[in-house]
Amino acid sequence: MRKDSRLSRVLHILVHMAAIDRPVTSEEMAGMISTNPVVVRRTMALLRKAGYVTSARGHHGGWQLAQPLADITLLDIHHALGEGSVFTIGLTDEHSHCVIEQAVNAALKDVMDEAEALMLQRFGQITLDQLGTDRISHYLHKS
Amino acid sequence: MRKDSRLSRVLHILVHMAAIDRPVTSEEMAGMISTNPVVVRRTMALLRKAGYVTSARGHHGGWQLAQPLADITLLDIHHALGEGSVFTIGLTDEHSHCVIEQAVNAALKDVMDEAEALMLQRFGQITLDQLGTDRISHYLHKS
DNA sequence: CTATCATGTAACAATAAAAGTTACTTTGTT
DNA sequence: AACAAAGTAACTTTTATTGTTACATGATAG
Repeated sequence: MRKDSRLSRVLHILVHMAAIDRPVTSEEMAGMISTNPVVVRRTMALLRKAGYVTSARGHHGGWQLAQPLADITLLDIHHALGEGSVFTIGLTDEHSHCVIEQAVNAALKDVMDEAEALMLQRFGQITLDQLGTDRISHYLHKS
Repeated sequence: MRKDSRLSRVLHILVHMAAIDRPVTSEEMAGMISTNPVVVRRTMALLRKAGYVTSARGHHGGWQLAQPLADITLLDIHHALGEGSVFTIGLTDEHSHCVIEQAVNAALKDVMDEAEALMLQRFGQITLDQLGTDRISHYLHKS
């Protein structure tokens, strides 16, 4: 199944950005994740719309963090990237009058909603600065 | 993101099958989920391989349950359909030497693994017979 | 002022896996 | 022997991310 790796990639970029004290170009970022500057701009534009980064054109232009990493959670970035469902499992929609289809879909939806809620809650607890050096000790103490 | 609706569809079929006391053809099943007999056979073949249904060719052939619905969980069917990840969120694999990518991926993987474990555990608690009439009361008592 | 650098954006191709389709073979029953 | 059904191979369609090309827009340096 096709995967959406934008979250993984953009987090990678953001953590790098925090360590660079100047605007970073799409070209540089593309190098960080082995892709094309246009792909980078497309994704970064979503983060700019949500207020997490700024961009500037022209000489010495590029992208900069608008907030410290400690103020941004994985959930924030996940939301900034869009709405789509988190699961590859889809529900059918063709016989909504059929009680069996309704029961099947309701059961699957219940479980998936619960799992998604847990996932998003965890994402909301992790700030981007924790993706630096202290991640290991953080997880050693999580339970 | 493209969704895999095989689980939803095949559950729908299985519950219908339990109410029909004779072999059901791929043609009939295709009608239940508005698709093609070949698509049905492809998916049902995975369930047969796992032992949940049997098939017979020729006159009065078709598919039959090999076990009562009460003995089969959503997790059983999920596993029978294959291995693929449950999430549309993918991890990048291009710079495995980069500690930042490692940290990002590890954090995402931790959370996704936990959510998937919860989901599969819930799937394991729901048997297919519960997708009939008693589903509502079942969920009223779940917590 | 103008050359250059960088973003902004439109338009299109590549990709991948499920889903859909066609055509044919094999097997079992009437 | 005729027929009904699964088995299966090969191909097309679908759909969203990803990749790519091309060009417009805007900002800065000199």
